[in-house]
Parts: sequence; C-alpha cells; structure tokens
Amino acid sequence: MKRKPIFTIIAVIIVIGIYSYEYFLDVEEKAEIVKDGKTVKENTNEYFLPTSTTNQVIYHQNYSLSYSEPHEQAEWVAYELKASHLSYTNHKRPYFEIDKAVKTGAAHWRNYKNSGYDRGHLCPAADRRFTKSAHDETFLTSNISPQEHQFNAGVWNRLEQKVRYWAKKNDGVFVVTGGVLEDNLKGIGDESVSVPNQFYKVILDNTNGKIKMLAFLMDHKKSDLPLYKFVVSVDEVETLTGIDFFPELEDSIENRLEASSSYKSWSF
DNA sequence: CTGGTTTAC
DNA sequence: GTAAACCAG
Repeated sequence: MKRKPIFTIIAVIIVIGIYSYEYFLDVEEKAEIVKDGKTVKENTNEYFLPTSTTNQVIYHQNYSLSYSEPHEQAEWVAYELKASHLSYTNHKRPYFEIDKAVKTGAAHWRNYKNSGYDRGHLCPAADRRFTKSAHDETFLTSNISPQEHQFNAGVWNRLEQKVRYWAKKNDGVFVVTGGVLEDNLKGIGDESVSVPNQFYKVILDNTNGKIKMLAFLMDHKKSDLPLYKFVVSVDEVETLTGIDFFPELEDSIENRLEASSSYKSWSF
C-alpha cells in the first residue's frame, strides 16, 4: 500500500526540524567557535591567542608570546596545557638564552644577575616537560619576568600547580599569563627590565565545548592567602592591561564569560 | 615544584 | 662560558 505524499513530506519536515533544533541548540550551548570551517578544538593554539598591544607576537613551537620592547619582557605568554602534556620526565636545567625571534632584541639574562629578583618563568618549565626541546624552549628571556623569590616560589607557584591540576582534571586548559606592564615601573639591569607590580593569569577551559573562564590578579608580593581570593573577572585584567583575551569568541559569549568573577564551576 | 649560589675547569 | 653539586622555601 502506497503512502500519501503528504505524510512523507511531513515526516521529512519533522526530521529536519529535529536536526536543526539540535544543531542550533548545539551551537548555543556548546559555544563552539567556527572560523574558516575549523573549530576551536581542532586548532586551539590559533584561535585563542589574545590581541597584542605591542605588535610583536612570536609563535614558538610550544607557546606564543607578545613582546613589549619598552618593558623588555612579554606582555603575555599563551599556551595550551593538555593533560597529555603533564610528564614526570626530568630535564637538566639549561641556561637562559636571548630569544632570537624577538626582532627588537630580547633582554639578556644578565639584567637579572644580582638584581635580587628571580628569573620567573611565565610559561612554567614544568608545563612543558613532555620533550626536552619543549622544556628548553621555556628558558628564553622572552618568557621570564623579574619576580621576588618569595612570590615566585610561593603563591605564584601554588597557582601554577593548581593550573596543572585543572589541566589534568579538565583534560586541558588554555593559559595566558604575564605581568601588568604600566608606565614608570622600576627597572633592573642595563636594559632596565621592568618589575611589574602585579601579575595575572587567565585560564580557559573548553571541555566538551562548554567554555568557562577564570582570571587571577596578584600583587607582586608574598602571600599566604588561598588562591580563590585572587580571582577577578577577565574584564578587570583587560582594563588593566589593554589586552583583549579571547577576541575569537562570539561576542555575546565573550562578554558574558569575561564579566564574571565566579569560580563556582572550578574546584580548588 | 620555584629558584640561586658556589666551586671547578 | 659551562657543568655539576649544593642550598633554601
């Protein structure tokens, strides 16, 4: 027995309706960013980089950075920390090298010598231990900032360890970190490397396409306070630094997430 | 883990 | 300059 065409048409419309409903639901809920046909998941390195206020972005093998020549350090260093990146391999600590990719000339490590400040990694060496070359690549002077030892080995170290915890738990996070570079900062060494008064770290998790963010802003001094005390909105860091952190996100999603300083979806 | 300092060649 | 050993939180 033959069906009437009207039923077939209705059936087709229903099927299309369900699919398109799920598709749009998908787009809205998962907030999957599509650019040039690729999703964020497929090439996160490319799509999650912040804007540069200095016009000197450098793409290394395992992290990217925006170098500020007046401050002789990066305004941000960005990288993805996947769970699979976490490794227990020990590598010998190499010497810091001048980053030859910095056209304006990156600072020499001697600026830090006898300055009283640590050569504080922005992209931590412990986040790039999966190969020796990745590890050694963090020992470029474009990846360090003068930090008080009590800060670097203290609250800042605690934050870096927490990021590794989240990377493992969430199967990867995006990390952007740097000092707040402003006018009239104290400088160290012949090249006057600026000593920031504050450091920030912005973290984005895209597990299952559900995007969430977390930002930290810390005064450059030792602290025993719990990490959640340093949570701020991404907007606050953007206002301080002039950096736009996730310009590739769809605006309504970006605006909503960056305005929030809630950390309830993150476990400390 | 975050690092620096000292000593030797 | 380079490399290893040692030190501190």
